[in-house]
Amino acid sequence: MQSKPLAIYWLRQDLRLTDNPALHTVAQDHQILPIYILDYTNPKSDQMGSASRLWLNRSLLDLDNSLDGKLSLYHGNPLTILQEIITRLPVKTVVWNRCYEPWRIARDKQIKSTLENAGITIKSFNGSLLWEPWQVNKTDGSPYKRFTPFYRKGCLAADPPRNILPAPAKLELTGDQASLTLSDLNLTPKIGWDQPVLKHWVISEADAQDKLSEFIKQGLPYYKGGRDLPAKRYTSQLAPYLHFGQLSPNQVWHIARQQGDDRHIDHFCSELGWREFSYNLLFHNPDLRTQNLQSKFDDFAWEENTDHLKAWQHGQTGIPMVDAGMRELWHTGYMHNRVRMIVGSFLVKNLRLHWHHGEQWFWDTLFDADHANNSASWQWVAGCGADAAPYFRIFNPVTQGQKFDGEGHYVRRWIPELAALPNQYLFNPWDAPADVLNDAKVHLGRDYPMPIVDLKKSREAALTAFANLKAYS
DNA sequence: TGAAATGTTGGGGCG
DNA sequence: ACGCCCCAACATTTC
Repeated sequence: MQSKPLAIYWLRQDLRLTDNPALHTVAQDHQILPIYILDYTNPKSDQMGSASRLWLNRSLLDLDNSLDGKLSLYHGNPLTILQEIITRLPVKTVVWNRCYEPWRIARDKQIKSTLENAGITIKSFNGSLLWEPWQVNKTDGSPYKRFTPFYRKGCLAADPPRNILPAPAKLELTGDQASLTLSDLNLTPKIGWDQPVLKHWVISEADAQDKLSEFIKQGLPYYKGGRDLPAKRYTSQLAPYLHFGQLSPNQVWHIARQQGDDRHIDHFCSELGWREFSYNLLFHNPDLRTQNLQSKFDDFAWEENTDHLKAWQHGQTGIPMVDAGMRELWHTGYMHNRVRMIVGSFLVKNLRLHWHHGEQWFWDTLFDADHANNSASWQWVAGCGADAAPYFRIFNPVTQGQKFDGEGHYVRRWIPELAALPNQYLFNPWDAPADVLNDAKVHLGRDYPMPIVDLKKSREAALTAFANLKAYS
């Protein structure tokens, strides 16, 4: 029997078998060597954070199971590694699903041309975006700068997203003796943070599917209003799976659309649209992570205050809603979306610390840390993005708590030391009369910090500071 | 995908 | 019956 030609399937951020265009293409008539390369050629600033490495570790474990233990692992420069494999094995074809970080686009381009010159066939596919970032443009060819027209005129009016592909019925897989072991990749942290945080997640392609089904049933029908309630589970929590590709956005989009046509479904789909918008911004602004989209922010006098930054990172600001969010992040690798806006606004506006600090902390601690989404969202919060929150939009963490966590379940879950306070003072314990604090066994400054800034004063100071930017625009 | 200040309206108590 | 005040509820404006 004639054996099939050998193809390398290079896995990157598409760690799944279902709806996988690259895999689907070679599955039929190739023998496949599935490989993952931990790339250290990427810029220092874009190296994976601790949470991402942890997620990747689990993902590769799961994937190797799905691939009958045939996933081969490497560590180093992808071009060198691919070239080395090709000298040893009769590889004719290399396939992958595209990544969209600027440095990856440049890297892959170079790999493609180098290997093609060596007589290898290279095929790349879109496995992680609903629309290619270079295809969604205004009629004059320039990129959109605002989300709403981007989504309505750019995305919804374009061809609908590709339909999903089934997992290959049968794969002819092969391994590589030179493969490293998973522990060689050294992806788990030295500190003991990983075990507790992992208890909140099952990390596999199958679990991504379960999460999706659960959300479609339990969350989607209530999404529009429910998504604002951090104590409840009406958000999808799919972001980390989407980042690593245990799910494709196409799978999510189509199943949501199949549920019918109402404001909840539309709203959820538009959130996938925000993801597309972030990737579009990154594609057209490769320095999104470091450069303010609005350059008038370049000279802004950010505060420098290590104590404040540490208090924010560790959930010790004395503002319950902020601290609850930051503790949720530390303990679960996740933070509810509404609370992300609250803690972001607090860091950038009330503490007036540079948004880079927030971007970096989220990058290190969020399981869904994603170059495009993280950068675009922090620029949004800081007000320096293309379609950003206006400078005067400053969240009041007390009002936000009362509005969206009225029962106080979320704050009590993450700040048990305040649990006995009545709802009336749960979000602003510094306003509570002495006897109320006594009854709740709360001694501010001992059991829970006094606020590190005065919300009213810091808000006014921020308004003044940010309003001054206008003069230079 | 704000918040706070300011403005407007309308109902009810009361002289 | 009427005007006046108070105030809550809602709307508008401003940062």
